[in-house]
Amino acid sequence: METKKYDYVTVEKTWQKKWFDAKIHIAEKKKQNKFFIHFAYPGVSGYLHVGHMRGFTYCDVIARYKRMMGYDVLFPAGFHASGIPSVGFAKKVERNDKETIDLLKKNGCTNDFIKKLADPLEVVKYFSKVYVDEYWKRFGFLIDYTRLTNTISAGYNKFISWQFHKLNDKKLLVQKPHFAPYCPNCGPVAVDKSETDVLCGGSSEILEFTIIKFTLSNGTILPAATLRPETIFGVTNMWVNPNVEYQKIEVNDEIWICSEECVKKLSYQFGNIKKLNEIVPGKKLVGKKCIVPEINREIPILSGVFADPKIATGIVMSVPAHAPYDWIALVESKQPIQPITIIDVKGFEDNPAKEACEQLKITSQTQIEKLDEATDLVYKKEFHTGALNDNCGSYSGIKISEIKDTVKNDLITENLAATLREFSEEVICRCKEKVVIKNIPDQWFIKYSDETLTQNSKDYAETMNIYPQEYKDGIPKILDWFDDRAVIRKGSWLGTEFPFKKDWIIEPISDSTLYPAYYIFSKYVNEEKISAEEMTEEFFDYIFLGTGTPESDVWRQIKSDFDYWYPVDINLGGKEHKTVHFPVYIMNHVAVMPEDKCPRGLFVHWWVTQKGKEKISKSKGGAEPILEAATTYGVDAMRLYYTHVGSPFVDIEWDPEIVAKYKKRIANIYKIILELSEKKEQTNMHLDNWLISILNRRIKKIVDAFENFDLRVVSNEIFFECQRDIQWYLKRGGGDKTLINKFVKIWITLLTPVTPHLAEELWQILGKTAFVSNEPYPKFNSEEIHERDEIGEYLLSEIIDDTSEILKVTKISPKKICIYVAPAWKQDIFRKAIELHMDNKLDVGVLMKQAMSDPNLKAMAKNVSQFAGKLPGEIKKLSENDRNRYLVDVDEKDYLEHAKKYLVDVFSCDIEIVSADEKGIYDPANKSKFAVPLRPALYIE
RNA sequence: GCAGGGGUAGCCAAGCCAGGUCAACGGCGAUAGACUCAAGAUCUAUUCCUGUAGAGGUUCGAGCGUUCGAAUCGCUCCCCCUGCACCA
Repeated sequence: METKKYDYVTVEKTWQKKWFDAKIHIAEKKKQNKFFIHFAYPGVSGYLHVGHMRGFTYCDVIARYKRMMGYDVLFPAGFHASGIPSVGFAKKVERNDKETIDLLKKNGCTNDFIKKLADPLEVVKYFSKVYVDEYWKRFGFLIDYTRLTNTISAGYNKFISWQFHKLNDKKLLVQKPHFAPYCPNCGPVAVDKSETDVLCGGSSEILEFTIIKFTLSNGTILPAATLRPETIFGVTNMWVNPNVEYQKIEVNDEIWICSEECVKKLSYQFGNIKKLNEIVPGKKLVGKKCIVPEINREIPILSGVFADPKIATGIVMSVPAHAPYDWIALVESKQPIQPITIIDVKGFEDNPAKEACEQLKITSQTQIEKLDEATDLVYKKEFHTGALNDNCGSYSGIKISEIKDTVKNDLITENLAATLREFSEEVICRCKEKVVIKNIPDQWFIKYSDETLTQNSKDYAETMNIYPQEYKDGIPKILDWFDDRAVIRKGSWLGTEFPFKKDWIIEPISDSTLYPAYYIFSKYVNEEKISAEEMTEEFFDYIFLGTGTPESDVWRQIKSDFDYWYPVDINLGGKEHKTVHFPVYIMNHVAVMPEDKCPRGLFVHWWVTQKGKEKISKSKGGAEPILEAATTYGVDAMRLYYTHVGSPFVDIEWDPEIVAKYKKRIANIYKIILELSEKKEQTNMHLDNWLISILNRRIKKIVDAFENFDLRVVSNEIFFECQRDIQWYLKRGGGDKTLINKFVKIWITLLTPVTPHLAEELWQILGKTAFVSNEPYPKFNSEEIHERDEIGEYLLSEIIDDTSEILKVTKISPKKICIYVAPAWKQDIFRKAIELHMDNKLDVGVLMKQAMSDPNLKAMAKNVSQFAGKLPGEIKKLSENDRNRYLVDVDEKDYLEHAKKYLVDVFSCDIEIVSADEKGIYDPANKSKFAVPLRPALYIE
């Protein structure tokens, strides 16, 4: 009979409908044994790609496993709608961005519908539906869909508002100045690599220049910007661009001269800047002198065309001994100025800049690449091994790596310097305006630097289950490093209004810290059992903190739900959350929630990348859409792919060919299982014992791996090793119908969490009517372990390996194979040796003494001593597993006799099995003496 | 700069924390064979080098070292990658 082909499309659809109709995905309180797992909910940013499904899949696999292990599982999900993404998406629709419109059309949106998506709220609504229907349900995730929610709903807003009141009560909200990217037209913008807000410059960094106030003879300030304030002691001259028209401005009662571009920057960062409408041409400054602050040295102002008005103040101080650019410029200016060396550093004589230029053969300012290299070289060396020398007054002798901030802070304290922040490269807003850095004098922060909070969080994290271990080990450092975070922003983005400042919105990281708690409420909100208005401060206090009195039965029900399900057992998220979301997740719980309601575990998974290790991104065009992939490969194949292709803790590269292979494997397993039920009846006690025994070993390994969330080991055992076992069993001639049925039943149950659709289909074919998804997961049964038969099969496979090896090397076509099993006395003495070794008493002398006390052994003392002589060395090399194997009493000859038929089949020749010490055996090559336990001697002819 | 991750055979990728079961799981690719009219799928064998008896040699970025024994531990070096804050 021809086996039916696996029709994954129908199978997936059928079973998903059945599961959801039967509501097996809904979390219920039944067993007094709960497991709460959720993934870091996705931001609503548009269509997702196959990379996103990795973590979601892990979550479902774990949730399904836990369900089968007898837990009430709560696996909810929601949408992070706060922040920019959905606003950004709506803007793209609004401005008719072609790529976006095409994409929407491709996904079946009509023109009329697309128009609606110019509203961010519609974007959230639309994509929430897409994520649920086309991704999560399509993958068979048993998410409790009655609890879906998002972060811009009225109830959620109340929840966040409560959280911020609590933070404020605990004095964890503070106000202080903050510098942030800002577009003069659009307000605050996000500068990040994905460039949602900006046209270019997304990977720009904010540099902190120190402006040092040099003074002209009339007291006017010539502000020079530097990243190395400690080099002030080595300044020999200033560079001013003769082609630039500088501006005169008033800054806090001081008169400054700087470039036009700088004036703008200062006005955003300093506040009280007054333009004096007086232009100072650069060439008029050239030739004048100015005073270096702090050391009061007079230096000349020289012409330097490279002083870029766009960078910092447009005025540069020159340190020719330590800056290769300055050195070359000075050489080319032909001015009789002596460099001043201020840093002693290994590997350089008295002028590092000069020496680096010579080393790299730099002779002109135009050799920019080489100059950058030289600069890098000098800076690195000086930073790591350099120290200020006697030219630096009270700072002399201090290492550069330690002095940087000190000099800067001292100068600022004395009002001789200021800080100017600037992007490392130009950033342009989507509106084409240049993005600046703006000072927000009274920004609100969550005080993550709070020592008590940090310490408590570290202590708490220590008690959590965090995967992988390397991440857990790093958490204390991350928490220490995690600084205060600005939490509000005024601009066009979604979120909860900050309760202490009207019109300002809480930023998205800060409104996603306690959110799994909201899944407890969302069910009641969705069922309209409670309204946002009823969710008062007292309400949340009652639920979370147990204070106050309930005002209704719904309050009591919700409280009982919260107490049942909380805390979260696993929060699962991608590695991008390591230093952002997870730290605040822990810290806010620790700050606000009672300790027994703080999260129990974190699971961090790595990414799916494109070829060349790039993170998959839509803009790079490499992402395979989820629906397309699901249709091409089937979701079980993808689920298996995610769990098996690599450890959860490494990036995996999306490769359609590999996924296709997993698809074939699914079909193959389907075929194998169907064929198994058609086998002819044939019993073989040894072999049957082996199969049930090895199956139990697999179960143990699988369950152990599951408990550690080691999903790769899980799927490798289930989908590869189990298949290998049953194939070996069949090949060896196994065919016990009852046993095969048992194996199949267990195998299907084992594979359910990873490939549930396949499992249900097979389960039904076996004639079962209930869902295999609701079956208990197989348990290890020590009574079904048969060590002797395991060892027997091991012995057999070793013999086959050895024989094949000999045949390969000698190129003999065998007519007869003689197997000489080790004599009983060798087994005895082997076992004695191992026992001695375990007592740590093994040496040849002791072993011989024991052996000789046995009259049977004494009779053949010569052979015994020869054999025993080599034993200690060999036994030491054995692993514990091997050693244990020798301790089991197996009748090798008997076992092999039972397997003789198989050996004859494999090698197509006569097989003779004898004991090596039998009298009169056929042994022309005198091989039999080499027989040792579990390693019979062989002779082939 | 600060913090973190990594370099394993043709490729992907386990192993490393707890040294010996490691010539190194598994997959892909390749080669040969079986099945097939054929293709695909599936199965079987081989896939670092040498070898007419189950062996030996050389490997896990490089180099030292610890050890009876190192892919695994320590030190030094080289190379790649990620995050660093208002993007989630």
